[in-house]
Amino acid sequence: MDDKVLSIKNLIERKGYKFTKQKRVILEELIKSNTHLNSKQIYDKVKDRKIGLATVYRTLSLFSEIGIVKEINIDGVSYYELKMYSKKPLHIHFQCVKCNSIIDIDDNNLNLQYLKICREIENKNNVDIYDIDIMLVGICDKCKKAYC
Amino acid sequence: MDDKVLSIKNLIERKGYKFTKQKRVILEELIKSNTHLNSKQIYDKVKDRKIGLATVYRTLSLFSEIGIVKEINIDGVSYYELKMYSKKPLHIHFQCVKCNSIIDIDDNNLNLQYLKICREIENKNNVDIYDIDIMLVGICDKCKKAYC
DNA sequence: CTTGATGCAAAGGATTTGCACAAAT
DNA sequence: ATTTGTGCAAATCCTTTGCATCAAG
Repeated sequence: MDDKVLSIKNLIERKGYKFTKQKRVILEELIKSNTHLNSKQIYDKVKDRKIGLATVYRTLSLFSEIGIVKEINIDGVSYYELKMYSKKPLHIHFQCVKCNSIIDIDDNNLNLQYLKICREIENKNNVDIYDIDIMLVGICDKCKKAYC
Repeated sequence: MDDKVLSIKNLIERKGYKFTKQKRVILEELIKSNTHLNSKQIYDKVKDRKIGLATVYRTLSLFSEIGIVKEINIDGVSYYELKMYSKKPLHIHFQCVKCNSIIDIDDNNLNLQYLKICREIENKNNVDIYDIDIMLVGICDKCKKAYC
């Protein structure tokens, strides 16, 4: 079994849940695709393997709870992305208003700047920050070019 | 009529829509409450004045479209807050995982820092950023104290 | 009058839940 | 055997829509 799958299997079992065939199939799809997928999209990929929609929902919310995936909500729909192996508490997404595509913004320097600002917020407001979601909305590179 | 209401009335009419009693009532509730309200909460405040739920939804999406309110989505539900008179493209919200309350974080210095980072992202990725939503998740002041 | 806005109820889409059955320990 | 997970269908929640009616210009 793949290293990633194995270590996540261990995590799931350590938390007291069974690592079933369904969880494995869904996990493998998440690893394979490495973008944000919603429950319906994942269901479409796995339904031929006799996995029900409810199981997809239940599995994703379990994965989310124990920190295997990160959930982001776009226009009322939950999307999930693998969190392990990039376990920063920071997620910057860019959504294009023209083509609706969602781009990940990832840059070490930016991440550092954001984390610094967060520490400032923690101190000023006496809160603990566990997780940071940043959603930027605008026009993407492609659409900018297409509208010249 | 209140200054705020009047200038928003003008905006609505300039866009070619009628400033009806329903729109006024909903607008006044938004001005009064100055927090994030979802459609249901607004409906509860105005239903006694014979305003239907569909009208609340239609009004809020119109308001959102012409930039009177800003929509933020929390756990699959849309919340709205007045955007006028604070027309920064930046919104920092903090959600507490214990009590689920949502706090606005507003600080000029922070805002400047964020806007600077955004300019960096725009340059590096060749995108235009219109709007920035930042959602911080963690433990709030009150809940920190309550769990000592 | 004519057009756009509203209220209601019905429809829609995403997600959750109840329950009987299957799988695992 | 006992517990946990699954599949299906029904239920639920939020939101949108169709349509007859109302209101404003």
